[in-house]
Amino acid sequence: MANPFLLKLRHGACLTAEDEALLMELSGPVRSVPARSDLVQEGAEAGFLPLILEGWACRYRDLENGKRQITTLFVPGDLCEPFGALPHSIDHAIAAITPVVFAPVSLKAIGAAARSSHRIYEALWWDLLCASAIERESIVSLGRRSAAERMGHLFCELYVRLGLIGLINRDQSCSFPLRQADLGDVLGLSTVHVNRSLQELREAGWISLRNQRLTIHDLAALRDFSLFDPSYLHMDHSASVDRNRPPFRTVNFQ
Amino acid sequence: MANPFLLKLRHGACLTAEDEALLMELSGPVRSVPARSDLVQEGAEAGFLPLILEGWACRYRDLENGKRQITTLFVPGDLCEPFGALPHSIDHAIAAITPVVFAPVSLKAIGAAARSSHRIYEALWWDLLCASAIERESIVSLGRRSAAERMGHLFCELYVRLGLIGLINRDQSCSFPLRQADLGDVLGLSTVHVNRSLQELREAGWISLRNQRLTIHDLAALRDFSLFDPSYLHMDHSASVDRNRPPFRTVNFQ
DNA sequence: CGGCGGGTTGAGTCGCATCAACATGCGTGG
DNA sequence: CCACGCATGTTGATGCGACTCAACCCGCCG
Repeated sequence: MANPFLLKLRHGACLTAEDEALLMELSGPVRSVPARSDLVQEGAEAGFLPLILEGWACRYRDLENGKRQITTLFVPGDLCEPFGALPHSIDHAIAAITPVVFAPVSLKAIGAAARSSHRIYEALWWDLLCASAIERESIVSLGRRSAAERMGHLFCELYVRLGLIGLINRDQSCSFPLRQADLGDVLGLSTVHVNRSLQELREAGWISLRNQRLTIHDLAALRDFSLFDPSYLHMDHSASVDRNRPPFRTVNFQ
Repeated sequence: MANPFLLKLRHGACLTAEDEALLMELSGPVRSVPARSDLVQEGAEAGFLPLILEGWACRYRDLENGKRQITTLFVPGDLCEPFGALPHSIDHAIAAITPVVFAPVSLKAIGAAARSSHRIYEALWWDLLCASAIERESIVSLGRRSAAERMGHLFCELYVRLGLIGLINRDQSCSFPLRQADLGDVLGLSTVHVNRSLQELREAGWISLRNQRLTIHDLAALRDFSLFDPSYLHMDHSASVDRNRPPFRTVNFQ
């Protein structure tokens, strides 16, 4: 399978073959961790960021009152903790949701690559920008969207993100390994209410979710209902950089 | 008054006098905008970031259903939109809350300064790290804290941030220009409920808030109640860089 | 077979939203 | 100077959305 990191970055800048070769050399030897294990301690020594190649992971925080909130979801192609450039960022943890295959990427090497190619520099900033925009959008969701809207919005967002790296099937389905309890920790809801909101979306006929597989039957309806506006994902940035390249969109929002 | 940007960055790295001189040269001519105006369009042309010198601003998003969510609060010393390195980030807006005095900072110049001094590089990354951690922490608040806890948490956070730049009075008070409606947009609450949560904190004797001025009477109690753990702000990073420098803390959390 | 992880369902409660009224301070114009 | 409007804050009544607790179901695995 093609490297999901490259697949994603191609949407952020126009990389040459040399750029891509350079990016491929960044990762150290591939490593694996089991589901539900801690990625940061297990995998990443100081100065290295885990680049997810397969599986899903998340950044989360446990509160003293026993509650948990997942602040970021990582899918293949995502660089975990892009802000971990500094020591003792003990304020959060990163855990694997599924079994995860990742490559440690050296911060030094990233910096060198960015300096050697303007296009790589741009692609990496684009990635950072997107990651940050995604977190801000979840502030909006948690603050101002209802439970079902939040859920629909998350599904739309993941649909786009997975589409960028070719992880959406022909039948508009994708793997969705989150348990209902995890979904609750992402959306700030109780598991019971996750269950009920899911039924709402199912009964509307927009999605189905069974056996770790999510299918979106009516993306337009789901998008409208969830107030999902994909512009924060900046998917068409590469098109604006190179006008000769047709705007590549895995997902079509009409 | 000393430059709040420098005051803040001193907590993130050990800057030399030359570093500070270099940073001071970054800003273009100072500009002012009235309260409630749009900072991005009015002030910042492409390639320049507004650096707040006086006043408060915010990044917000309006939803189609008429609701609004403020995702970031900017106080003096904050570089607005540190991720705006790329074009057409139309996914959010930045507005002045009070009258704002700011200096446009050129992205190119920032990059050059970071390349010229390792300490500046580190300070800027520290700033970025903090800004990002603050946004993640508000995901946690919105997802898993009650209305009054969220409010207390925000007050604690601002108390620390304003302390870094010397904006906390001897009597533990600070300017607090947000209206209750704005507070609601930050905390994801209705104005009515903001009012009631505010009374809760007042009646507990922890704070008072009148005439745009917030006083914290019992920081420790407020911190415990709000589950506020200041480690995400990475205030003591400079101390870890230079062991000879005593860990400077404006606010003391025992 | 029993246990367990995950999902589903129902009943009761509470936090927060909504709507509406009223209070207060301030600037403006008659 | 007062009358008025407007912005902001406060209070009460009512309803709904989401939480909690508890039971029950199912498939899987030891």
